[in-house]
Amino acid sequence: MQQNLVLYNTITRKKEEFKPIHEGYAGMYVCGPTVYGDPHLGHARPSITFDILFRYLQHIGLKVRYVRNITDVGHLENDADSGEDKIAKKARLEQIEPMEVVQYYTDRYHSYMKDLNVLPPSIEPRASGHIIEQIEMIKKILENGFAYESNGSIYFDVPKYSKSYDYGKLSGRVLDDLLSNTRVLDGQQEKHHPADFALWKKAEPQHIMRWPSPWSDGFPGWHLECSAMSTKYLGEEFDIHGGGMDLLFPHHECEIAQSQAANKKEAVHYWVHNNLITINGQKMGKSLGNFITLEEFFTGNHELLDKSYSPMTIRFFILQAQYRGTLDFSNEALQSSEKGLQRLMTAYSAISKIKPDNTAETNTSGLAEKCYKAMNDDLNTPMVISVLFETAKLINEANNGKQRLSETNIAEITKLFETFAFEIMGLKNEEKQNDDKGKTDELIDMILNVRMDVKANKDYATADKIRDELQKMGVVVKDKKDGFEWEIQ
RNA sequence: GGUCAGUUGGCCGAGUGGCUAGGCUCUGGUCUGCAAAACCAGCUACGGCGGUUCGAAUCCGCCACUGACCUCCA
Repeated sequence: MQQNLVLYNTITRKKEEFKPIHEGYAGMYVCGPTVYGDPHLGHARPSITFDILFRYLQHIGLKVRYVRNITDVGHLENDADSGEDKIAKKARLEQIEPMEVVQYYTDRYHSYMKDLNVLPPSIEPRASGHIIEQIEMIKKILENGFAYESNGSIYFDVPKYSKSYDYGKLSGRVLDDLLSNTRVLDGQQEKHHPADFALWKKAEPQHIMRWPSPWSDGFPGWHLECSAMSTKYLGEEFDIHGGGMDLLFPHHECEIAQSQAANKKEAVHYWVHNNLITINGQKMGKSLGNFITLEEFFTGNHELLDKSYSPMTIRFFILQAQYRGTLDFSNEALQSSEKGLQRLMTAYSAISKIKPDNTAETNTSGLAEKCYKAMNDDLNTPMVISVLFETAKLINEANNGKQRLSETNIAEITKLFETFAFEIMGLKNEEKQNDDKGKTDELIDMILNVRMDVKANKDYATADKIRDELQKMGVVVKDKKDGFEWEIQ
């Protein structure tokens, strides 16, 4: 099936049809987490956004190599290059090895991603495992004359690069403006120009994360890992580079410059950036301290949360907004998502109850077309969801006798849910069950059967008591015409 | 200050120049011993002012406001 996917390319500021470099294949690199803290709602957005892209590219028949890095070195804590490595600082505070911190948070990140039904990437490289590649890249940049050594550190020569290439083309920045707007930072005297950035930084004696290099014992600059690892696993030119909008400058701008300076090629064909999640209209971010971790969402253990929210609620909430728009967090919005998702899932399970009527002339084939059209238009998941709701309505109407659906209709509807809700959008039915489920089911059924007998004798006091007690244990009873249904909340 | 987004009904969020996305809330109803759940129905919004057009939320201009980036951040 041929689908023409159109993606918004940040660098051209236009929607462009996606044409892979190698027909039938797609290479995608996405900036992953810096593992020095628990992932928060903001981290869930790019993970889910690019999970959708990953899933969709595969769905339309491409073989995808998806690389998402783990940043475990190189991000400096404070004022640019003189700052201390974030992970080193955290490690010192907690009196453990830096790699222990990295391992701990990496494991937790993986666990939360799994909860969110985010597929693991094809390759998940760590910066610390690619020091050699980064040193080699620095050498190439030095050879090509776009970097210089200063007191054991290597800096990228932005003014020189600007003479041959357009530094700032991704973020729309002009070098002269950068000059006038750059803060005076410690260690700035090592640089020839304020806009220059570190490729390799000599370690101060107190730094515990350090590696040998031709220039000094130190650590790689903050932007280099992505350039080095994307080149290694996807080649000097590849299809898609993704990440959050806040990485546009300086991170991605620097990546472009580094790759260009090292390989003399424009590395990335499509730049895709997800927008941020806001809280009270403001960015949810670490520096602002206004973030809520995924664990807090899942447990409800945060003062701003009215209740806990399941992973699928979070996923659905994120998918209800197009990835390039901001998305404002609120309890109301999340509860709305929770109910909406439940409604879709209820409708999906009600498909099996429809009695087929093969004289029906309802047209359901257009629904999938609408979904494909929406997905092809820069991953318009809110539109896909609205089609699913439309379908849910159809299902319910069929079960209420207001609509007739043929076997073909039912097959198409079933496939629609399976393809778009589950396969592409990665939603799943969250059933709270455990290993003893079978026994629990039997017990609850037994109790409720007793309640039916009591009700038949019009002993409503006892019937209500049973229902109330079950309710307290989290079992919601729903009386039906000829019996009952229940679910565990 | 520079760069870039955005401003849609009570809330969240799509959107094509003309055919009222969708969800949640709310109200009414079906069902029910009652209730809950489920389902059905109703609720016609597009920041302000101009302009283009037979017609604009959708195109253009101006203004106002909000946010992001310019320092680590998804």
